[in-house]
Amino acid sequence: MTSQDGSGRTRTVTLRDVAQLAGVSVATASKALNGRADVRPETRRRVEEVAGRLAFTPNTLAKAMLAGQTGTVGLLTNDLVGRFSLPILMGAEDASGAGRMSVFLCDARGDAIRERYHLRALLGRRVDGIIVVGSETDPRPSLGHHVPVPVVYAYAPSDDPTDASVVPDNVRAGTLAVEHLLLTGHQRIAHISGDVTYAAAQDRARGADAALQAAGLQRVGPVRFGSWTESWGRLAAGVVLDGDPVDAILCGSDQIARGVLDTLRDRGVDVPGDVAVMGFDNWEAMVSGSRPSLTTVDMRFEAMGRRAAELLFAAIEGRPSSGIEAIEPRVVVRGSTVAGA
Amino acid sequence: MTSQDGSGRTRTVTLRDVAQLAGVSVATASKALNGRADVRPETRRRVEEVAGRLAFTPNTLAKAMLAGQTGTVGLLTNDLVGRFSLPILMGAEDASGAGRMSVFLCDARGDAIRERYHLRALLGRRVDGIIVVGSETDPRPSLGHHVPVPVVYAYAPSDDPTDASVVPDNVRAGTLAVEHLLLTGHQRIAHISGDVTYAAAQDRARGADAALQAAGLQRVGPVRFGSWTESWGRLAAGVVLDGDPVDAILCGSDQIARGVLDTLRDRGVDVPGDVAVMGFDNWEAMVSGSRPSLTTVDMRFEAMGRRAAELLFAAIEGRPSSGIEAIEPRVVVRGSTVAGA
DNA sequence: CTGTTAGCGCGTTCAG
DNA sequence: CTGAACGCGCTAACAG
Repeated sequence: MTSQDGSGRTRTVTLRDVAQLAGVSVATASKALNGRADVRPETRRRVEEVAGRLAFTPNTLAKAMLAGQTGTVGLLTNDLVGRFSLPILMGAEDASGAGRMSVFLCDARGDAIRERYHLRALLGRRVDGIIVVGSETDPRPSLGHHVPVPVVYAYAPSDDPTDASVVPDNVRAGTLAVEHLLLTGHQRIAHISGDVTYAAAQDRARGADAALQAAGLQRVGPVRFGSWTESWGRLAAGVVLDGDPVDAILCGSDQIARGVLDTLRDRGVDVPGDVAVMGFDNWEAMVSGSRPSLTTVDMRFEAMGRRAAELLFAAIEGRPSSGIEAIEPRVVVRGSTVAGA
Repeated sequence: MTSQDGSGRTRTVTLRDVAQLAGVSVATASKALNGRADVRPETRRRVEEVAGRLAFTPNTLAKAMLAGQTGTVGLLTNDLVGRFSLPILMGAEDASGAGRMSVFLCDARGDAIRERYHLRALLGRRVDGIIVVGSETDPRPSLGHHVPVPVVYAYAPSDDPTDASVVPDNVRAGTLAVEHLLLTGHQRIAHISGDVTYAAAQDRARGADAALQAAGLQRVGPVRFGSWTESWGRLAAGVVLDGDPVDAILCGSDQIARGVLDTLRDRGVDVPGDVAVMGFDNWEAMVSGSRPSLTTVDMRFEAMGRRAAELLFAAIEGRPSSGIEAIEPRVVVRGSTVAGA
């Protein structure tokens, strides 16, 4: 892509260089390389040969200026360190990479100022669209409608219902979890969850209760909110075991479930024989390392990212959407609810 | 950034629009907005006012074409899903965001074809430099020297010593781990590690053995290579306990250490009273959830990413470097080697 | 102080 | 079939 000019400095190869060396005009070279008609086959071959020899790489920026489309999208995340952003990001990158879209990654770290700054940078680079990834499932402020390109919100929905958002369906996840527990013969179900201020915790609990109610049952004890940690799981499990008898414990996250499994093991409670355990998230490192391996609800973050990218591309192509779209979660059955699974 | 033209279509605001509305030429508008001298204060103010009102966002691409620098760097990763890429990516994003660099993210997933494809895309977009993140610490093939922009390799070094690479210092990490164990009064140290084919496993073992030797001691039993999983840790711990007595077990990763802790707990072995345990990686979810919390060696991936970005920026500015630079790891002391810590 | 001119690299008319 | 000319949005150099 570079060559030496007289001064010895390396300069990037341009279409003109190719044309010159092939003995044609830039226009002809352009047509030849873009596979357009109206070029004599032999001419085309010669141009292609020269382009290859010089390692000519067309300047996408120059093309973008003409076309008005840059073939880039911005990914504005607020929680790069978290477990949620990454799969979403992968899904988006995946959906984009399939075509010839490139992804600008920005981490605002939950700071509105930084977010604004990155937004300006993205718009300055004329991205064709933006995906905003939140750090919680609670609604977040919209970027507003004066943003000149389509925006899709993932994980955290926009607080403006006319924006397009893709979110995990935590209510449904709670329902699916309980339905699985019921189906595997458990009726006395306790619920240990995480931080009470998280919409995800509330939604899952609501979905779970709804499923219990539909079966004519009731949760054993209150939903025990605490924190999204193993130690809370260990602690709360003790409290649950000391209360009314249970045959299953639904946990707000895989981490909490790990803690619960620890306490059950310490107390000699057989899992899943005496008590079944379920988590949420399908966090590989957590579910596969536990004893027994952990049944969980996969929120399908990667599918969420892919879907967000799809909606964004559609909007870019003039087919915008609006409203909140929920991704259907999926139960992953392992040994903590079904012996030997 | 957009406005309505006659047809009702929205069009992006250009410098010309601003100039026109402010009643000056584009050149003057440009100078005014870029804070250059030779503009009457009042004129400048008027231009700024108009720019603000139209939400004018300068087209970075157009600037880049003139300047020959795009203010973008490519991040070519091969293991986005892994725990290593992300912190590196964060460090790089961090170091970049400080200035006005934007990051193109590409995931090649260890596929050479995809890597080549993404490389072309990045070069087409005229990135000023590229960071290549490997998925293992084993050397990887160089992109070669015909790439027209600086390249820095992170995590996995390039196999070409004239390239610039930043890697974790696994040998040193092994040494630091053993030194910590010795310092806390342990002398009979066994070593359980991960996949024998990983350079990281070999390097850590070598560093550990060197430290033992320096203290006139010897490892208890062979290095027990297996896999980077909790279940291997549980299994191997049993084997170790059934062999010669030990007062410390060094584990090749935090995950393995978690498994080891499980077995010790099952067997009623007190940690760290009877046997101390150490891991590598400082993986938050692993170390904080364990009982007791896990002493570990932090490889400082984020610092690695930051350093890689620094080297890249230096190279972009004409101060290239070459060779492999190792990041000094850091022991993080917790309860599994020092009671109550 | 301000406006005019000349490109940056490319694709796209439209004459030859 | 081929090539000259124009423009995308902006800045640097000069002319007024």
